[in-house]
Amino acid sequence: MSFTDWSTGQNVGAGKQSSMLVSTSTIEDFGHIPSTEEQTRDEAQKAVTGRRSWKTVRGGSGEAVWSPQLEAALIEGLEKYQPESKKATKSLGRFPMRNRFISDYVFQVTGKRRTPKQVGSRIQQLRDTCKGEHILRLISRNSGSSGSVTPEPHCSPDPSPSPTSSTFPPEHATISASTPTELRQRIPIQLSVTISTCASSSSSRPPYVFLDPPQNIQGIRLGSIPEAMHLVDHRASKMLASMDPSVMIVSGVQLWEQYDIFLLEAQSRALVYKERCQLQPCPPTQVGQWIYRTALVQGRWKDLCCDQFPEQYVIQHSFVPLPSVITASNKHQPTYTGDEISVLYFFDGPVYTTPSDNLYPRGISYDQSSSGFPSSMPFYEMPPDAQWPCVLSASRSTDSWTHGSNNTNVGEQQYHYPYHGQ
DNA sequence: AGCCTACATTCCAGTCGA
DNA sequence: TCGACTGGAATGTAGGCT
Repeated sequence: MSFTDWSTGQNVGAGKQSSMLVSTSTIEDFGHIPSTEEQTRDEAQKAVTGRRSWKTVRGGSGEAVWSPQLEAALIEGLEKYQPESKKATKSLGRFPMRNRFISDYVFQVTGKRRTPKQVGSRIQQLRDTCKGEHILRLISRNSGSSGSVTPEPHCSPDPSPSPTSSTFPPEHATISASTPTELRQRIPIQLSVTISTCASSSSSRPPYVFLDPPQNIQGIRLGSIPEAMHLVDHRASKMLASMDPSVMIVSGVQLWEQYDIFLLEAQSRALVYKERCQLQPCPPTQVGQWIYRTALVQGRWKDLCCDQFPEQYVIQHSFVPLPSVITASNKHQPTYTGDEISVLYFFDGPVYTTPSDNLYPRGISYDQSSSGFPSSMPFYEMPPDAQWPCVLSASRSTDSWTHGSNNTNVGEQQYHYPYHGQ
């Protein structure tokens, strides 16, 4: 819902401000035992907002005034808010009807009413305490200067990116994760991946992208590609149409499960499309490793498949590492200190291949017979090390990881990605 | 006890429409 | 011109923490 949609809609009345007595609770007090996923989300939220505890609405419910869900809705509302008139925003530095818009947005999304005054109060608090640059930018942005393309979560596309956002690099959601031992760094790691159209593979696995700590730079590599791509006389898009457009991300640090996907013009790097997706966690094969499945670009994959020249586009994934908690068992492990990790997927020129649709299964269907995973969870075998790395270059030291007291810098790395079979 | 934190409340300056 | 309405800064409040 855009601000315009909302502002022209019916009855948005916030009503009288409710008086609300509060008490302070930690997240554990909310009346249920949070799942691992919820704990992860809460940790991420704490890292972003600086919040250490929640106040709860008094009256028996034990409900947090600004629970993670409500706060997520608030931030979404902030992202979606577009001032109708830029005059007030520019001259006053104010955002007309923003709090009310967010109030209604929160109500729409969560079913729970938070008054505009409460929204304003929370925004004020975020401004004071929040460490996340993305949120600070949303709070303090100039009208139309940023954030306008951020869509709904769960892979909801924004079909009309604003012209102001059509620059490269696009505005990333950044979280400043801080632990006592972390250094704050602002420049993201960037991996460049070429979706090679001339390599071959006989594997049936989805490709893997390794986000190993940069001191282990040689370990960053891409896996093989689904099999059954048949070399015939067609364009790349035909080949794309047969692929399961998913990638396995293997990371040495836990990632925030929300991540952004950008579709950019290869030459101008203008933003064509953006969506926010959820990483799908998969069982790791070793301690200290996180494996996720991602979509290459969900909302525009069909368009890419229909496009005669997919190589004119670049896909960018922006992952945000979670702040690592230093424990006795992991204190010697590397700790990511930057804001985000971006992976760029390039299509490597025109392709003249097409698959046989019935040779490559759509979606993921792998051998689960030898795994102990639940039946709903596909089995992902780790790829053999040998054939993968096709490192083209590694340059531009910009970011750092900490390993004890040692920092190792790393910059942009490029890899070839053999993206289809024979 | 004093400080910290998360939120509510109050106050003020600005816009807008009657 | 004036009152309704708004966002934002300042201030108040209550519970937790040290």
